[in-house]
Amino acid sequence: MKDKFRKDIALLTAEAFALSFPEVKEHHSELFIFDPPQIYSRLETPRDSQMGNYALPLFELAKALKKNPAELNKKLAESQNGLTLETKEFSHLSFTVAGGFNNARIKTEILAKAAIDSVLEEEESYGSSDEGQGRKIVIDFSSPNIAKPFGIGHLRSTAIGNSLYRIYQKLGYTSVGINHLGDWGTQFGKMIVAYRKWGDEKLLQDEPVKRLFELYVKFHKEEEQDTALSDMAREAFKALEDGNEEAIALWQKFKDYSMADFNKIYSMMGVHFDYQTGESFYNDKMDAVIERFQKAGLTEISDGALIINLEKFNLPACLLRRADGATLYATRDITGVLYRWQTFNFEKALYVVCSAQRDHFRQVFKAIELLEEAEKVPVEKRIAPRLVHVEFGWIKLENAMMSTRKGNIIFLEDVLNKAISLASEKIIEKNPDLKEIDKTAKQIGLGAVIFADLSTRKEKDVNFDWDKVLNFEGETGPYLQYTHARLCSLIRNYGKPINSNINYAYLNNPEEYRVLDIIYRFPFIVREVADAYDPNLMVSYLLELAGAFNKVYQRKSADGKIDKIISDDADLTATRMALVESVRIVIQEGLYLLGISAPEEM
RNA sequence: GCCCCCGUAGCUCAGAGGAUAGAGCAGAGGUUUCCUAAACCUUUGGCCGCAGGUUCGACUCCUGCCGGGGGUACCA
Repeated sequence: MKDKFRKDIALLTAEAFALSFPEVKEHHSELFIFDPPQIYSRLETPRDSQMGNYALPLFELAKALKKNPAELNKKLAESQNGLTLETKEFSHLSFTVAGGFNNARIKTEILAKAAIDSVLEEEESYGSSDEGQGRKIVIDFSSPNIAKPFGIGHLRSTAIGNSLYRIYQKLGYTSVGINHLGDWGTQFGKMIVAYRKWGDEKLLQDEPVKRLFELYVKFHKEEEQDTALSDMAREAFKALEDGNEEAIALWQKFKDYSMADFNKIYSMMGVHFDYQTGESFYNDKMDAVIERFQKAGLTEISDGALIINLEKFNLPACLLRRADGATLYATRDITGVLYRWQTFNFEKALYVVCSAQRDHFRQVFKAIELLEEAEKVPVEKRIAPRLVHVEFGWIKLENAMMSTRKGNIIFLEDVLNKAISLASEKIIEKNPDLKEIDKTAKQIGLGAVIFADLSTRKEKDVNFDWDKVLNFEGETGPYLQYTHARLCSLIRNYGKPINSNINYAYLNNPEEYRVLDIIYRFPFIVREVADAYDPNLMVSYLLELAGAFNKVYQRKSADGKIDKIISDDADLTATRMALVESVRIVIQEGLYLLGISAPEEM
């Protein structure tokens, strides 16, 4: 029971019910209504904060007791309100009856004090916690493939992973970001063959990654006519794995060009990795792991390949070695899990990878689980329960799957640049005197793209839509940034220190109350994002907060004029400015947790 | 064939047992003697894919069907 108000309501409600229905307590003491933790978890958020901050549905209880819900509720509420008068600890609460919903409301001053005092005191660390105790969360994200351009398809993993990285840091964990680059595998056999056949050094001068990508597409086209190419590619990859010098030199060249491209994008987006260890990093570590599985008696030979049979678990067999002896990505991922455990002793390891790879990760996790069972690893030291596949849907293009092989792909760099130049145009149109136009345009353009990507629940497929990504109005990143900039502007105009002369009772209109309610919930939202592994919850939250504040900002008083935040009434203004600063901090911090910056002017 | 995900307003999406199903975009109308109009207000628009079932209560859970997508061992 972490939410203080919620806890108070649960305690009071249990007590009130026992007082008003002593006969029920005697015969049915097992009912949830007598147990504060159960009440706590049943409390809901009403549709409209005007109805209250918390709602307890009593239908089930009424049914169990064969009573009318509204009448039961009425008697309960009377008893609850009686207690709020008698007991000082509960004096900030009041209860109302709405049919079968028992609604609790927190007194404005108390809610305002709880929300604003915490934010002003903790500033950027509002919402943070020490629950992680420095334990490690390993996050595998972004993970593009070498020799292919960084497509829009990699944006989701990058944006979600980066956000979770920051969320876990905020909760007191040590985040470890790993870019598991796709720098190994049969595809490099293909690249090597394609380069030898059609490529040369001169070709790669201007835009090497795009040229390499064209070779890759060409290879797949030619492969359809000429199946000998597939065999050549397999052989070339085998040569690479066997350490053939020429093959390695080519591979290294592809890798260097790609990394230069990727790093440009990461630095633009402010994404940081602690390790950029790709698949090739595990080359010399796989033999020992394969041996471990063999020793544990988990492997068998099937059609010449070394496999772990997972039929019992309704999964396809997990291949450790192909018939020709080469390893596969499952081998590398399994090795990666064991290596990371040994290196980081993590609390959890997250794999932010699209849902098409669901079966793959089930196989990998199952393989680890079987190994630990076979080796009789003590339960508390097992890795398998700590592994999480954070899966997300595809990015589709005009409702068709994007396919790197077919060349049907949008380059992320093009999207970012387009968004930035559009942001720049908007600034020149709307605020031409702005000092740092380039820097701000970059923040806004990136904010728009990242926000658009995170604004769909992660498991759903998203259709890439230029108009949506390049839209700066409505539910968008720039809308939040604009709200933040306007808050900053208020603070500049006010020009006095905030957090003095505060009388919270001044915050007495419904629009302000709603903002207070939302600010108070921020720490719980941070927690929920971590539990669901979905930054989309933060997206919705911030839109709600910004919307609620914008209503305060443009609220009209009885005379039909805007009820301005900065007015002649010094005390009222001081109090409202405390609210302004609180909203500003929460929006800034919320955006940070999404990987988006909050400009002070735009 | 088998397994998994998705189907909500013209479009893009929230809601995932509870109150009258909500936002944004697009359409219509309005708000600024300027606390940044990238905003705000009003308004049009819904058999929540279809049919059963469970429940005090179902867009939400279960079953079947229809439609879209993905996976289904030597690609990742």
